[in-house]
Amino acid sequence: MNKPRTKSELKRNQILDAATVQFTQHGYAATSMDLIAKLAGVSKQTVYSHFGNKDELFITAISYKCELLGVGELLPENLGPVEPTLTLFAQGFFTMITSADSMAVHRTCAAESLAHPHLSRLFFEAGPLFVIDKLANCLAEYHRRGELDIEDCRQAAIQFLAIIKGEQWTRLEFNIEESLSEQEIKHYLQSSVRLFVRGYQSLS
Amino acid sequence: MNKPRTKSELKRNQILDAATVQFTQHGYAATSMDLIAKLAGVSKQTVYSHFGNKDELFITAISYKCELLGVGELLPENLGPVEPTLTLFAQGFFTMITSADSMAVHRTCAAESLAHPHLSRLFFEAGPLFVIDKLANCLAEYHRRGELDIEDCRQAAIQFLAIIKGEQWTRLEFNIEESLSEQEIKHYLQSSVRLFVRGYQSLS
DNA sequence: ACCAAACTAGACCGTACAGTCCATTTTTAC
DNA sequence: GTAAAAATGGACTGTACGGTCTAGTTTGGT
Repeated sequence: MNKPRTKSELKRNQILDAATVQFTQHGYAATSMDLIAKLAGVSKQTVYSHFGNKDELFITAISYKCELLGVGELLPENLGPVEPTLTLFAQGFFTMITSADSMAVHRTCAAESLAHPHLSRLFFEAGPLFVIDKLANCLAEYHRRGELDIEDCRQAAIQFLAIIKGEQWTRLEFNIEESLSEQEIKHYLQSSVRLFVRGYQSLS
Repeated sequence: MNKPRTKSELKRNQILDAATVQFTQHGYAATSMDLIAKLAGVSKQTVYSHFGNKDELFITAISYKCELLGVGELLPENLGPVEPTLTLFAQGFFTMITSADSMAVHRTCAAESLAHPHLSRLFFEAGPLFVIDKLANCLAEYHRRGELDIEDCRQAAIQFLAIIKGEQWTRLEFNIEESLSEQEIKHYLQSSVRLFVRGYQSLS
């Protein structure tokens, strides 16, 4: 959130903050405009003058959050040796997608994907699609170098990312109490990178 | 649904049917008890005498649906050669998890996982966990035969299933208009099985 | 200092919905 | 056939919420 130069903008930001938290935490239906106004320390009318209605506020809030979550620099500019590089990436990616924030937004977008397809598409493009492309490029580079033998890099990227999500992510999605230990996760990620590299290694 | 011997049981089933459809189709919050009663061709009071309140009806309906969706016989008793067998399984599994019904239940359970953790656990166990175990056993058999070299079969099963879900499933989850073509999907599944088999092939 | 724009508190409207009540009718069981 | 159990429908309660309105107050630019 940058530069609230006027008090009005400040309030706008407060509203957006409160809305983002509520919507991602409790979903669309379970979040009331009254509560948002209260939490933002602002009158209800102010909420409505900044954002015309609940839908608009919802879309603005989630879009904003999607931006914030934008996958940062998960892949280095200069790629090192395959396995360690992919392992590092896998760990970063996994940490990101299993973060509380990321899970909350994902959950909300998926839940509202029927009522707000525009929104879920937004998330889909800013998240999955974006990282797929990024990884695909990286894999293409390894292919060029002859370190991996990949026919369809985009497909391979999808496969890689899907494996990394694995079971733990699903556990979080379903809010299952018991999650895997740090140890198990690390082991899983390593094993997964190995599987991927072996599956696509150059036969030469 | 079996043997509605009495008219009362019949009504109960009608209610359950209507509830299941509504809850999976529109989620918990967006489904009203009045509508369920109407669709079931039954008075509201009858709904409440069969199921004490909305929550109870919800849980009963979704549990029932989970049962119905229980992964059937996706894996043959007598395992054939690795790659064709896994390919066939992959196709069956993919078809199942991307079915409208399965998606609807998944969506609803995930959306309600915070408010109804008991329910999402139910789905998680009847679905993902169940099929993971089944596939793990199958992979163990291949390992025993020396056709695959798998250290941790459960992990490998998770990896396999995760890959198969891939991108298309996520597209459906987010209700993205454009989905992959039949052709692309088939190609993806084949490529994925190949990746898996190569990644775990015996080196002997 | 002044004026327009923005904010405030809170009342208010309409609607939707979970859940209850009740007087009447239908179904089931003996 | 009869009495208890279950179902009906529709009225009703209470509540929550999205959204509007109003009358008065604060803020910000000039």
